[in-house]
Amino acid sequence: MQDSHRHVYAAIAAIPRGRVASYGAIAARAGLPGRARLVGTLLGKTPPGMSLPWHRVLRASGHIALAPGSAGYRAQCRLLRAEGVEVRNGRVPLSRFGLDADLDRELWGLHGP
DNA sequence: GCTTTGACGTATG
DNA sequence: TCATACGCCAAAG
Repeated sequence: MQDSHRHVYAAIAAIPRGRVASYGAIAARAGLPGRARLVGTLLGKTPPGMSLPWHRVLRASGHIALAPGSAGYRAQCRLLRAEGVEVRNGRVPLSRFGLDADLDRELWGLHGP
């Protein structure tokens, strides 16, 4: 297991219940700015048995990244709604459920570089 | 090792 | 809002 992987998993695990974050935000928090794809790659190959709030990770647009109609897609919708996140047409209004810079700082202790 | 793939993001029209 | 183009780069084959 690489360090960078652990940082990514840690960043995902830190997303509070009822909120969501984008792949890019997770990558940045993991010290890998511009590598959103890596986050997706890792999530798709998450070791079985490892519990992560993977469903709280969305595209920057607020859309669910998985293929609409797929099993994973439906699971993600269900899990998000189960914790009070509004999902409409495969999309979550980030204006209300997304982590903004302030909350980011509060949660992850970011006080600047 | 080289090539392809991909749960992404930003810019542009 | 939708589409297309390009950058990104670790994994998988």
